[in-house]
Amino acid sequence: MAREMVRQGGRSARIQSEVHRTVQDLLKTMDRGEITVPMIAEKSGVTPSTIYRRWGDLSELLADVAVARMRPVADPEDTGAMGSDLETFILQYAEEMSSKVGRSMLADVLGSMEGAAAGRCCQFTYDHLETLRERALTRGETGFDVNEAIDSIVAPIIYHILFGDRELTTDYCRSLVSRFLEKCAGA
Amino acid sequence: MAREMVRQGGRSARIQSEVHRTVQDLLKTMDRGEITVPMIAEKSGVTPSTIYRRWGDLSELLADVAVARMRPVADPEDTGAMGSDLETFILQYAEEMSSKVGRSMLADVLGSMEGAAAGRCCQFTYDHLETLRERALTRGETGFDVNEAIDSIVAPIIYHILFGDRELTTDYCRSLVSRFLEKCAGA
DNA sequence: ACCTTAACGCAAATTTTTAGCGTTAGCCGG
DNA sequence: CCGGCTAACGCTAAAAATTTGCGTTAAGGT
Repeated sequence: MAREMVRQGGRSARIQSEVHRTVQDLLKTMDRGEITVPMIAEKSGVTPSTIYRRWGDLSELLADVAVARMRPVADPEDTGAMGSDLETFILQYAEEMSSKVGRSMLADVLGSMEGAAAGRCCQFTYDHLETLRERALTRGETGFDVNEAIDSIVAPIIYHILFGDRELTTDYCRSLVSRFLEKCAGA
Repeated sequence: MAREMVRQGGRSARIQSEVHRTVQDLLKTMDRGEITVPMIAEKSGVTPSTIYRRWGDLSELLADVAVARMRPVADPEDTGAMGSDLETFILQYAEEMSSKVGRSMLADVLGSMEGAAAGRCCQFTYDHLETLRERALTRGETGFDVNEAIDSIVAPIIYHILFGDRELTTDYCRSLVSRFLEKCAGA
């Protein structure tokens, strides 16, 4: 009976969605460094203390919102072949992540040490790639190693976005994908 | 005369080093989330307002300290051959970055949007690799492409540290290096 | 319908951050 | 070596954010 009860319906859920929506609205208007908890509280009609008690601090709240935004709503597009599936997905991924909101989400997710926000978020990517792999196998294609795809394609993209050391062009992303596919075929 | 004068000697420099040293001391003792500006101010004997005026906010200060700590004091060790040079450097790099203080520094550096802290920090890595490359060429070895080394070796390591999705074993790092070297030889 | 208690709102207390203003001390030309 | 100029600092008060105590509301189970 007296188990740990995490309420998920009714008022609590409504407040969560109110706050999340407010944060997303604010992120469109202003820079992340200018957003404050009292500001979110007023716009969403929720008391500041509630936000502090529930999320701890601003960075945790932002990370929570970012993870929610990154959570995919659908499987990656099926283009009929593994190569084009992978390229389509990666190009869209790079596009989203390198955008202003994408970089903001990345920073928020990585900025929270508590609650494995980063872990959950990269799990989304893993799952998508796993979906592409299974789809390829179903078609009778050779498939690919998801972990190696992350190392060869995803990791460099994220690295350059985070450190801003290189321009992330479409051609570059495409070359990462094609070189990975060649390596798969060769092995 | 009335040029932008950024004073670098005397009092200003002393305060900077005092604050930096205090932050580093605090980071050994406590978690980053518990450190506050007033706390640093008291321990270092500097007024809070000075810290705020000079660094803006806590995350900028932490990023500044992190970059200073990451700044290498010496060139990577010369082991006599490119392969072992690269492996030695990468293993040490992975060791440092995956440690508690390393992850903390990464988070701090990536958490600051202003002043390209992230850029400067990844430049260190680039320079080290460039040093290894030139050293190899001097020896008469084939050398390697620094950008590709970052994509193939450094990026995956950083990715897994940041997202915590996989254990970063020595064997894994070694395999990244050896596969990169094989790829170089084959091309 | 009732009970238990997680989660909220309110408001006071505390802490952190900002801003005004006078003072100290680098750096420069003479 | 001697001022003059001003970047950078210290101090203090005001503003803003965060924490905390306590009463109230409303999920979820019996």
